[in-house]
Amino acid sequence: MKALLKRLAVYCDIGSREEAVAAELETESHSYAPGEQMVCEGDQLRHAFVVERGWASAHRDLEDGRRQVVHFLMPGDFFGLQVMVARTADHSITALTEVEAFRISPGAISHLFAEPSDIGIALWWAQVQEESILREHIVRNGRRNATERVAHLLLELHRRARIVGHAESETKHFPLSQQLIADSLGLSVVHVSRVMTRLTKDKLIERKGKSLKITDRDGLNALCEFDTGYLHLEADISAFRLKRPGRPPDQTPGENRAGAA
Amino acid sequence: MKALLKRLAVYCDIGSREEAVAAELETESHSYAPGEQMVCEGDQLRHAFVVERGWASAHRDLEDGRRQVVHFLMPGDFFGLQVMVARTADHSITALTEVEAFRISPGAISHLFAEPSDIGIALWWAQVQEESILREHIVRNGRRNATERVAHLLLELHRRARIVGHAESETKHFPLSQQLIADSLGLSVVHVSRVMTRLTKDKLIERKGKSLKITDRDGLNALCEFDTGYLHLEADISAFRLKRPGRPPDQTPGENRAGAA
DNA sequence: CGGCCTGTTGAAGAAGGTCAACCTACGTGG
DNA sequence: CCACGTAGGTTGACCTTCTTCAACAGGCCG
Repeated sequence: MKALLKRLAVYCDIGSREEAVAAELETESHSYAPGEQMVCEGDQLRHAFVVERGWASAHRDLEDGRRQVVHFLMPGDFFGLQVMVARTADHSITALTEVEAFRISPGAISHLFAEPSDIGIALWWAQVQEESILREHIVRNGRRNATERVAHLLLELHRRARIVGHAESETKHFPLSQQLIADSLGLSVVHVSRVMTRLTKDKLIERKGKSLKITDRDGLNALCEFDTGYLHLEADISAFRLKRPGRPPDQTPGENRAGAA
Repeated sequence: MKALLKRLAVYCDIGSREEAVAAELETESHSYAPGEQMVCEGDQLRHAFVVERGWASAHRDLEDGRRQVVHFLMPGDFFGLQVMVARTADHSITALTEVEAFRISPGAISHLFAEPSDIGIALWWAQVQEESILREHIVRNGRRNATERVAHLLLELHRRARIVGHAESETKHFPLSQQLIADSLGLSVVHVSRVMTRLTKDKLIERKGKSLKITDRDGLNALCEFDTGYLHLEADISAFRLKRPGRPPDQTPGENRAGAA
């Protein structure tokens, strides 16, 4: 549960109570091989899960083979709060690297929300954040050109990776093939290749094997007006706090735009 | 609150308890003129709201004027569960017709989830459904061509309108300009016009003034493989029900594909 | 009446898609 | 150790889809 706690720590203080609650969730760890289908569209969902290690993609496939990636799951990300109300999966999840995940039963989830810990609120926040990421995905693919899309996606992934401490080295292991990027951005692989070689030649990024380094973040930012606002890195949970006093409000320092990221 | 209850009734039985809980929310009704900005990106959110009457669009605007509509709000739709954890709006909401909405305070929301009524679960379900609609939006715009996008959007809107009983006449008042459709589908107005003229000439739809009639649903379905699965019209809330026994499970009859819709 | 908003149509152009060849890195089996 | 196959990436040529620009038409409202 380390990844989840790390992520939640961004906006709320994790105390011993939260750690205890999180520890209870660690019951059933499961690991998936790269390429393995973790959830298949149409499946009956029996549990949600939290990713502890590795990357996965959420996607839908059309009859004729076209595929659209709707979301990338990284450590600390949650899948399937919907298991509480909707039993049938409306999209698939595929492991991109080796993935370790904790399965969480519906019962455990509703327990989480009843428990007096911040974890329940935290999950809500994670849900809000994910939805916001989906909206930004729509904006990116709908109103930006190919170069802007690639730049924006790379910045988002890098920023999200940093939250769970996976980009501190700047040169991070980057597990996405150009096919996946294309399927996320609604472009062809060929065009993604062209754009990325362009970005490389312009010294905005550097690629070696399976690693990707952002060498000129300001340059990328300038290309696509990246704004981290939608990631809601500063949450305000005072609405909930009112109910359970006795804690100081969080003081997460701000960070929003371009250079700051 | 009639619209909300009507919508929720699709998958859970509304009893007197639920009606009472919903009635409590009706405190502050507010009405907005067509074109009025209900929420502005960057605003500090003070309350969520439920749409009772009218249509609204959720959108983000880029610096250079490009606009992307990320969601259409219809009667019974909810905005701003995020108010519980994130105070700053990450997108704007604009009334498209005259809109009547009930404002809901964060306190009232958390109360809803504490109350022993189905309304809390219902909101959760609404949230899951909305997220699913966003995912489908990504798929539509990412991997479908212009004609498919238009057909798919029209079918979705029609289907959603029917849930709250606004499409029974088939010839419904359709408040979306081609500009809005374009901004939702990531296309230019001109191209939307061309596609819709084509669909009209092919007798798939009929347009008169501000009304739009789907004259050949099977034809439209065939164009875009529309599948209502993602709308989660059949919810399974047994996970929650376990906690509060004493009610028979719902028996919402199925309906999924093409001709059936 | 005139202005404005919405939609229509045509012509020209750009962005990105498709097809196909080729290249490298890697893993597997002989 | 090399031969081979496969997956991922690159590059060029050509073509399609959608965009842009521009002109015009109808409805609505002051």
